[in-house]
Amino acid sequence: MTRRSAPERPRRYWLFKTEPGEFSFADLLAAPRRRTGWDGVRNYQARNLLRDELAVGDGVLIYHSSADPLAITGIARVTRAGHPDPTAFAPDSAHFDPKSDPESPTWYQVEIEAVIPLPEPLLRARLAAEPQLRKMMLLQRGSRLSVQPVTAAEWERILQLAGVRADW
DNA sequence: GCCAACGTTGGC
DNA sequence: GCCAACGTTGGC
Repeated sequence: MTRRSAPERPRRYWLFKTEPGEFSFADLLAAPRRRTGWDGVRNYQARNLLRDELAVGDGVLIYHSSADPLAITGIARVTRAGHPDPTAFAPDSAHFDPKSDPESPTWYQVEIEAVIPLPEPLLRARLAAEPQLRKMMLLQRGSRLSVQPVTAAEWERILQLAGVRADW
């Protein structure tokens, strides 16, 4: 039987920032099915990436910001592509946005699933000391985007530094 | 706590 | 559309 396959899209890679007091990689591991909707993103550039660029199967580095230590703590993958963020319509949510119209949603999320925690947090300081990561967006001055693209070379180097196999 | 960098708001 | 004021992010 023939099957018309979608044009191949190479797997892409991303980094999600999160404050661990808000939601940590441990929280993702503890979530039902180790999955969560990555809700609460309220920045248009990050929204555009979530809505338009992330695809099922993409790799995600989970990074703890405003934390001690500042570090990548785990690997996740995208299990559902961009769809409206329900917390934008929930008056009880801290992320409620009264200006967002359910008929034309402003804010989007993806669903991710924990793949594996890093054996040890991979410290920002360690990343910053790595010549091959000098151009990584996370490490650029004033880099605030909470959903960032990661190149394949950066991804591979980071998993190597973390001592994690990339064959999932 | 500081403050640079960046994003958003809103008057004009 | 400009841009000053203000708010937030986030490393240090």
